[in-house]
Amino acid sequence: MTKAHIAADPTSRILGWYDRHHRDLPWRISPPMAARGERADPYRVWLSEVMLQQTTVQAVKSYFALFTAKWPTVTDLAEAETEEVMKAWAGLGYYARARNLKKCAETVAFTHGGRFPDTEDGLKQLPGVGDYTAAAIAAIAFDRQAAVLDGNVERVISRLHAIDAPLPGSKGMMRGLVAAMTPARRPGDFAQAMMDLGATICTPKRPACVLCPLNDACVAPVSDDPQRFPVKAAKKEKPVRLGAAFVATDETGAVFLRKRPGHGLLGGMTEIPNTDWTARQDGATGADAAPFAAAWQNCGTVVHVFTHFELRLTVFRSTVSRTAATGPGWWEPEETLDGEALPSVMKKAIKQAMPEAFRPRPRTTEIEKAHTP
DNA sequence: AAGACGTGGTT
DNA sequence: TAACCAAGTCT
Repeated sequence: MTKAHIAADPTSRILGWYDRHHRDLPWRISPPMAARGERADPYRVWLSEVMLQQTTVQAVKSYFALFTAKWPTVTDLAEAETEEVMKAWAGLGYYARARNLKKCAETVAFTHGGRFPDTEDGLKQLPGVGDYTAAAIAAIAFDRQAAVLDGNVERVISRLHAIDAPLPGSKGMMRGLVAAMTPARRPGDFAQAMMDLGATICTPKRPACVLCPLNDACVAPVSDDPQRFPVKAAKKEKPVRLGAAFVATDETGAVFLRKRPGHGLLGGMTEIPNTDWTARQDGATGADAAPFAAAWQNCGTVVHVFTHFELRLTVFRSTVSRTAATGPGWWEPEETLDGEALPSVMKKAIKQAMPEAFRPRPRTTEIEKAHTP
């Protein structure tokens, strides 16, 4: 048996490619260290995987640095105030992840003695940990031979086999194909290698097939256009929703804020008063929909695109006496606005009404500097 | 099982 | 610029 013949095994080729071309990321252990038996901290693997759900590596980096500095262990996170966690997560999106992150930390810290379950099934019981994340943690942190299937791997596998069946229906079949490739030795490196391959070589547009370690095993480039895969079900049209938002300031520039309900869109996050727009309902768009009477000035409209609808928000501003504000809420000084649990759409609306808000503060810590989403 | 659920970067 | 996309999960 020749060396070339051994190297033709796709799994070995991917691992060899990973040894040479792996990305260095803050939550990873490099292949040489992994070869010496070192493993990534399960807490850091879990935290990074949850942050990376539907989110780019670039966006995650500063949040990961902030979270691990503030809360070095899962018990630290479990003991944190929920509001502090939501503040730290603000801007990352998909806020149910943050709510589940906190619940999961509490479960691990208080009912599992501070240690993550070390099997796929055990991990999948945790809030916010689904098929992908359970497999990823099991493989990367605990050396389990788990089949890790994410968007990157779906792309690689669908091209490798030129799979015409559309996602998400073809997911089960793809998981079987990944399982067949996943080695007993280095399953974590294999999973990360497949994801790196999808992220850097087997990209959605213009894949670099000439540089791919699976080039001569891959069906797509010879029989087909690789960019055609993976085949996905057609997307639905995004409806436009309308609403109004109200920036009330006092004489000092403090802004009146409220807390959103704990579930649903932007659940658990902070907001300025606004009309009741949801995924299925327009809100009123005029000053007559304001939470309390004031001389509201129309500041124009901001457009914000959510996953399943586009929001056009008319923004109003008024300077009022604090006694004018009614209903639950509080006055937040302009200087500390930036540290609040404000989703991007709310920051955008506030900025529309008061461009002076969110200016860089003169005195910031190193961690806060690193954390500028 | 299909829809809810964010955001910012790239093409 | 409008469309598409990025390491999914929950209900």
